[in-house]
Amino acid sequence: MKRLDKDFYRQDALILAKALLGKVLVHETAEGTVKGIIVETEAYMGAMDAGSHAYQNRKTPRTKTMYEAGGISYVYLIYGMYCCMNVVAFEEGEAQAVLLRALEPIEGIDLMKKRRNLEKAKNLCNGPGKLCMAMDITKSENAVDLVTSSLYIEDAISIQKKNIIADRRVNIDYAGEARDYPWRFFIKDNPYISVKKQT
DNA sequence: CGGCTGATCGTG
DNA sequence: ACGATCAGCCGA
Repeated sequence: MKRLDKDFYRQDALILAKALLGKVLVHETAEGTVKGIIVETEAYMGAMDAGSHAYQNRKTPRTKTMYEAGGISYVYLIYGMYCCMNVVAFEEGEAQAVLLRALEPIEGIDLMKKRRNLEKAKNLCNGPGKLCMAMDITKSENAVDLVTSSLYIEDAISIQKKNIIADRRVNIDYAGEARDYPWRFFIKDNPYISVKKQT
């Protein structure tokens, strides 16, 4: 399968978040290659989004990568011990990104189990921190180019609109009315998503 | 099953 | 201080 190209990433994060569902995240490492189908995402819309690290155009060393042109990763440390991976969207200067929240593991599952110290396939990648552990995505994968590096996304199926559920994003209670925006997307009836229902 | 909590540290 | 989280523990 072919890698997604630059043009695919340079669209609005709300479009990209839905378009990424069904595509395959790949990380080639010395230990082996792991792959998972993207089944759950969240869009973060930059300056106008109170849930985003880039709210009100906040520019810091950490958020710098989000302002780059679409097609690179934005990986950051959360709660002092976990990593989350985003795909930077749209054009340079906009700080839009798509958080990858859950994968359906399809290759390198034994390696994922080893990294997660866990047997159950359903729980290997059903959360943003979990999928980073299983895929060995750390801060050294921050700002890497998804078109040229060993961390990338393969083209695959597109999910039909009727099979995409939109819901509130997870754990952004501080974000005022943005807390309720339906900017979390997941594949209907897929058993590998992180949270079944909000509200 | 659902709710609560401690872990742990870079960021601002 | 606190968080775009997780695992383990508790009680039902």
